[in-house]
Amino acid sequence: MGLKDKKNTGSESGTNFFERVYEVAKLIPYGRVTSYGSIAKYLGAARSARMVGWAMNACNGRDDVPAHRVVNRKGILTGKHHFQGTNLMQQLLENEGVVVIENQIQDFDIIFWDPMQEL
DNA sequence: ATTCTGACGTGGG
DNA sequence: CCCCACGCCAGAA
Repeated sequence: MGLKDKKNTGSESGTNFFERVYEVAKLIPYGRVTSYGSIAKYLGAARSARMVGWAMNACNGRDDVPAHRVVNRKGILTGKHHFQGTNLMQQLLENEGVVVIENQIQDFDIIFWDPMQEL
């Protein structure tokens, strides 16, 4: 049986991970937010919370991925610097009714959306 | 191959 | 609440 040239065929992990993150991000309801770790955990990569942020980095250019609804566990807009402009991320959130003060989301525990719990 | 960094999370003090 | 150190995985130089 010759199958040796392709190292993968049953387990794909890499590019798909990014798409996974996008899928979950798109599921985030309007006016709600979630954290990188929660998404990572939902995907089964709880230890790769950083990779979620990295995936968001690749989402730069995609308008179908609401990356502005994804913040860190403290509810701070850690990645606002990666958006266009200086406060674009905050603008988008406030546009949805999310109150943001000093890069800190107010009532974060209330508007928090956990994919593990909601899905 | 190695090294460093990064949109994070957790635990201890 | 704050600060510090470690782990973690993927990609770039």
